[in-house]
This record gives sequence, C-alpha cells and structure tokens, in this order.
Amino acid sequence: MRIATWNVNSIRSRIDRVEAWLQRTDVDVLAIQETKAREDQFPFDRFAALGYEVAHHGLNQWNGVAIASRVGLDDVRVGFEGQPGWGEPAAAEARAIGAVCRGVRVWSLYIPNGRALDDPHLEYKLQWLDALADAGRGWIAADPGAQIALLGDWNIAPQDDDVWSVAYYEGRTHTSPAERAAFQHVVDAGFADVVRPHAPGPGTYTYWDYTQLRFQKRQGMRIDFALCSPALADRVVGAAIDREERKGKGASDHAPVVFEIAD
DNA sequence: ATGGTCGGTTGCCGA
Repeated sequence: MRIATWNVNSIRSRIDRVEAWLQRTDVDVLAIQETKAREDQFPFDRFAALGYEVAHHGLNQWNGVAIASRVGLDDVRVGFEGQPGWGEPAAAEARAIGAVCRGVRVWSLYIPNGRALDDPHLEYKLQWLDALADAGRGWIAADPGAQIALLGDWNIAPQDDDVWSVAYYEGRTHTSPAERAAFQHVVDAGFADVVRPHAPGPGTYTYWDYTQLRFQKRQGMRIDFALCSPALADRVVGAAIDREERKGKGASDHAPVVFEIAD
C-alpha cells in the first residue's frame, strides 16, 4: 500500500495538479494539508471520479486537512483529545483529521507555523505538539500493535541538514531548540520518521519558499514528515520525496512525500 | 537593485 502526505496550499487552486499527480503516482491514501476551504467548497467530486473517498475538515480560508483513500475510510475523527485551541476565545482549528484506511490509522496534521520566536503562536505550536505526543503515547500504550501514521506539515526542520542554511534560520522559527525538542517529544512517544532512511540528506527538502527563487537555487527545508508507530514502521519498504512536483507554474510550495508498506 | 511570491472572505494577512 502506498501512502502520501502533501501540503497543497489551497485544494481549489491545486485540484488539477492533485488530480494529475494521483493519476500518475498510484497512491492509495493521500493526507492533504492546507486545503484552505470550507466543507462546501471542497471538490469531492473530482476525487470521487478517480475512485477516492475523502474525509475533509475545513472551517474557513485557513488551514484545512483531508484524507483521500481508495482502500476504505472508516472511523473518521476530527481533532485529537487535548488539541489546543487558538484565538479569543481559544477554539480548535482545522489542523487534524484521522481515519482508518485498510487497517492503518492515518492522521493528516497541519502543525501551527509559530510565526516568530517572540509570537504567542510559537507557544501554541509547542503546546500543540506536546498534546499530540501525549495523545500518541496513549494510543500506543492502549495497543502496542497499533498501526498509526502521523502525516503532515510539521513546520519544523529537526536537523541542521534539513535547512539550506543554518545561519539563515538563526532567530527565526522552524529550527529553534524548543521546536526541535517538541518534535522529538513525538518521536519519543514512539513514532519514527520512516522517510529519512530512504531519502537521506543533506540537501533533501520537502518545501521551498515561493520567493527568492528558492526552488531554483535548491534552498529548501525538510518540514513534511511521515511518523509511524512501531508496528507500522516495521512494514515500510520504501519512501521518496516527489521533488518533480514542485517544478513549473502552479506548483504548491511543498512537494508530496510518499512511502510504501508491505501488505 | 533595500527587491522577490503565493493563497484567499484581497487593497491586508498568513505562509
């Protein structure tokens, strides 16, 4: 079974690209982030025409997460227990949706950006990841054989090799010790990055800023990850980052990340 | 050359 995660940066503006990509890549499950659409705006029909069922959670023009599957989509969950809110009053954003696809509990996650080191959004990001780690630890404790995939845009580059320039990110979000520690909390809860062993760095990225010709200059970041529970990680037989999809007019600023598990 | 780019409830904010 082939599973992928992709921050599409608006499903409505990217639907032609997503459709073409699904047709040529043969993935069974796609976790999507930043749909930037309400439920009534999501192009469910375009996915149905390709044989994919979709569970989507979108509240407004921001965030938005979905799971498209052609191997079943059961027990859909919107958000996870303990997921922190944002705003005044604080409310849960559309950043997490889960579903069981052929026995695998798939989560599509859009971790808060953080915005700046001195911005309250950074504390929100850290709390969000700690809550996810706590929830994930509980899921594995309840069932050590659980097949769980935490997929998405984590907005953190865990290692120095994951950014084109360590110096550039000094004083910015995504590489700070606090953010890296928060990412590690999820790893420590039992979830392993199953892509890195198959797509090692340095110079291996999943995101390139639209500005400054970052893609053309190969100046990116690895911030999109597939973290799997032990039982699922044991089944992974391959993985790749589809850098080709970042090319050309109309591309998302993120590339799809794909991994394959043995049946 | 003090800039450059996308997206959407666009003339501003979030990424």
